Amino acid sequence: MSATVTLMHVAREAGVSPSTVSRILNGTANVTPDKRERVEAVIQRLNFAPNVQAQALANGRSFSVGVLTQKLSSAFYGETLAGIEQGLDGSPYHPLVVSGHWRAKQEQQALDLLMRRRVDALIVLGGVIEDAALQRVAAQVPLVAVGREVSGLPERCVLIDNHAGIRQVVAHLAGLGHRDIAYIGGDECQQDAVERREGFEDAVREMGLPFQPHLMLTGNYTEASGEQAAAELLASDLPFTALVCANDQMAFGARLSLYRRGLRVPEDISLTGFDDLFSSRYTTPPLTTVHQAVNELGQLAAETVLRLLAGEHPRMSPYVPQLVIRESTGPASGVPRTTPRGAH
Amino acid sequence: MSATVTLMHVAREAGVSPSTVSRILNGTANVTPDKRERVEAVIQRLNFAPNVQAQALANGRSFSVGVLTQKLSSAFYGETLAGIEQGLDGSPYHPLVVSGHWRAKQEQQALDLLMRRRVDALIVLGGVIEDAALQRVAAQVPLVAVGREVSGLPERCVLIDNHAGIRQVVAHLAGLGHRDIAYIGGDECQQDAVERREGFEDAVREMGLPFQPHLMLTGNYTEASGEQAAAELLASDLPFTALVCANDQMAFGARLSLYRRGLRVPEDISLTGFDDLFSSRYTTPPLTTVHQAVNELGQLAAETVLRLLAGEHPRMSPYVPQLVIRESTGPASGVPRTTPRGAH
DNA sequence: GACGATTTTGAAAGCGCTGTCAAGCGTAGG
DNA sequence: CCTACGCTTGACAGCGCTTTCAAAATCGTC
Repeated sequence: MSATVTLMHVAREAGVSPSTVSRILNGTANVTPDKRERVEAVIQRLNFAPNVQAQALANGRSFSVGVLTQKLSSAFYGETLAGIEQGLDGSPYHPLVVSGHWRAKQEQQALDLLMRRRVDALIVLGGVIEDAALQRVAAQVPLVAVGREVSGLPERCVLIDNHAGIRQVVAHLAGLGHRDIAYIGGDECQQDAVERREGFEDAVREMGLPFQPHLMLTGNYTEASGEQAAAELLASDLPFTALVCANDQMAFGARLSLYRRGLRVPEDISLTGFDDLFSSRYTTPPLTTVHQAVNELGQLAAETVLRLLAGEHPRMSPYVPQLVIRESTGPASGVPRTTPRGAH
Repeated sequence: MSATVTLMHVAREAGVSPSTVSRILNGTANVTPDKRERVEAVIQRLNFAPNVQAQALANGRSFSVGVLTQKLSSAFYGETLAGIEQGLDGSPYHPLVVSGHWRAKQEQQALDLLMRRRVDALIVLGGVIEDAALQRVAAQVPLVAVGREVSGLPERCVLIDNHAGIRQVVAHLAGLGHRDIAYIGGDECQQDAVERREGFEDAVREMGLPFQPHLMLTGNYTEASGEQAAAELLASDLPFTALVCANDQMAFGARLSLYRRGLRVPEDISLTGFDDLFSSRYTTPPLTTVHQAVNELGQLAAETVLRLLAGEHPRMSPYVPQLVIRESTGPASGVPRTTPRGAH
């Protein structure tokens, strides 16, 4: 592996001082055109690329923004990451992504890593780590949180108004004549799972529908858990005409359980999700769900971080997601789920 | 923002030299227990975290592995990334992910960035950049490519045997009695799209099925393109009983087109994909597809990189994907797609 | 042509850490 | 008691870059 070429080599080769090369690289000061040309030619010829670590060390900024995500393979956070990358594009900053897997300990390790890498700022996506840990970090670098609240840093958090999102779902279903609505929630160690469930309960009451706790099950936001919860619900033989899932993935799972039982969507059962993952547009039938502009939220987070780094004091405000009505919801059938057309 | 604490501070506070602190940090040499304890206490108290950039500069290794991916939001690469992260876990190395968006120019920029960050090794996932560019980089750092060939670096590439994958699909369908099989391919600027199409054509001939070019369309690996291609196919009124898609996402799109036309899967049309995305298990009906162990491939890539860094000379071999038969394929219906049950 | 005001340039001192080298210490053997 | 050897430790010179500071070069003006 060829020895790396340094700024020093370039300087010597071009017959100027290192300082001059540095100045040309960063546009820090004027340089006479002929020297500039000479240096640039040498840079080309030697294929010189400045060592970012050295730059970081010398001027105290690493030009990287740490991103604490949870799962790289998650469609949800993946889209947010893409948004962040996009939002940072054009700036000199680059994202440094680490995942915490929804484990406080791993999240802490990830944060430590990012701090050791001396990131200039931090974006936190969800997570279960205590606020205190984040506050500690926020004392060192500008921090923006998406989809989670950090006490003490209200203006640095984009919250999703889960309450409002679920209310729209319930209102939509109520409008279609549904009265017996089942619910599959997420694991309540995640804040949004709590909010969505509470939102559901509140909305049901507000709309004057019967509140039926026995129609409410809990999954863990995965397809498999949605499938299982739906299976239990169906096995219980309790009547319901609509099934609200706390996220799209569980709705996908539930969809499969319905299919296995030979139940049609939306004719027999109306089904809804939450998140509006990209693939929700392509389920059979396309899923009615609550749209979160995840990509845009990522961009917003990135832009906010850039503004913080520029010394501004932007404040973020909660985001109200929007119901997207597709084809998985329809008018309530007369008799709730009476005669399955025979299990598949 | 509090001033960052350096190794120097720790040394002074503990009454030892910087060298000693460094030695304790890296376990480079013996240190008497009492000093070690004193230093460790100070590190704790001051919450000292070594500056990775400085370490990198001083000893010439950044302990980061550059990963050139294409789209952060892609389910396919997301899973591979997760595998890489997993494979690197436990080692002192960390991934540094940049995406190229299937554009040669952006991929080049991404590579430049990674080189400037002085990554110790590189993993390339797919991409359309010329081999020459990768060879150039490979001259500087160990490189591993997944899902793409790099001429001159045969042992550094895990190739997917797309040919074999598609053959399994066609054989499966032929075994079910299908003779008129339609095909939706990917954009042939991607190598695997070419291989899959060729694999399809070869397999059709081998199985003694009629080769029908008019049943072969091209999409771009997105759901939307699959949807559209399938719509065209159906509108053409050419008879076929099975639809093979070059990837799962297009199969999802095609599924929607079929649904809109009121065609049942698999009763009216058998449908297959390629990739076995996680969500393929949850489509209605679950999709028969070709499984690629993407996560495992990511892990494999990471492990190979670690071995390269350790000075070994591992060689990678092509990966043969496996057909996963689920419920979207069934026996060929007597008359190919005659009476749609009425468009939805 | 000379003088001061500007601009361009280079020397040198770090940034925070590692690794070499030699000094300092303790121990064992003669 | 002295020498030889092994181990721990600190001083110091970088790693590749930026940035300050002052010297050198350039310009404009009288």
